Amino acid sequence: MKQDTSFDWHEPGLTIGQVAGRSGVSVSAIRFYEAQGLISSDRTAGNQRRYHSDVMCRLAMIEACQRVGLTLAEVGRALAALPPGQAPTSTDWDALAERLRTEAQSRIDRLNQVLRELAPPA
Amino acid sequence: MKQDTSFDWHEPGLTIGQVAGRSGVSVSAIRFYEAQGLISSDRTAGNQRRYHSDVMCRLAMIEACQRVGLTLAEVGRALAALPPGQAPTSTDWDALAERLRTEAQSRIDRLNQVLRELAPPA
DNA sequence: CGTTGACCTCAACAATTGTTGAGGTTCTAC
DNA sequence: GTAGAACCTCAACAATTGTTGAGGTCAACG
Repeated sequence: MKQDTSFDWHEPGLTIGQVAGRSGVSVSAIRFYEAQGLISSDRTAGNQRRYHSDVMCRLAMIEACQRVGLTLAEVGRALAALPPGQAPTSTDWDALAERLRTEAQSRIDRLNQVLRELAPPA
Repeated sequence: MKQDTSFDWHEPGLTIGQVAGRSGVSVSAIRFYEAQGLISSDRTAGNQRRYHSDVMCRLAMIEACQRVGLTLAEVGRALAALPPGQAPTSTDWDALAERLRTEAQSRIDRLNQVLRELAPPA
């Protein structure tokens, strides 16, 4: 029987409040991101969310991406490249990071180009 | 549909439609930016807007800044450093460009830092 | 002049990115 | 076994960044 690489039943998972406390992202924003499909959670028997620790990476990335002008929809499309439901591997993260770095750099390059072309009228 | 490039730079005055056509920014967006104080115009006796050519630089900058995550309010504060009502000098533009470059770069640095710290959940 | 397209103002709507509150449930600690 | 904190859903509101439309004006060509 192949040992599937997921899920430790001994690990209770982080509550939404714990995630908010650790990440600095508000509870309402976390729920919103989840509704938009940027992050996901398991539910307890009582319907409460329980997060795995990769959510912390995702939240940090979401914030940083927003700061460089990506919309949540764009971040969502990028994150969709990550394997759903499973803990992303180092390789997964690296590929994603590379894409985001490239996108952000192209935006700043464009800004620099515009600023270089700036000249007083006449 | 009249005056092509008339020689008269004594009363320059681009119409809002001409500015939109040349810049690719919509008429409604131009009016909106003006209402927010990012750009300004003279008015004809009949209350129509007439723009000086520095508006083209401002519009290009606004778009590029937005792409790297600055809000209109932030762009507006930056532009406020430019002399109001007068054609900005080369020095004015340079100082502004430097500030915006610095801000944008700090954002991309932050993103890169986050991406570097990204790791699969242990 | 008169027509016509570009312009004006103002208000309503819309997408994005959340926050706040009401009303109800779950979890934990005593 | 119960009090209270933390959680749940859903809806309403809010700021930002515009677009669209109604109703009216301006200007240039013929």
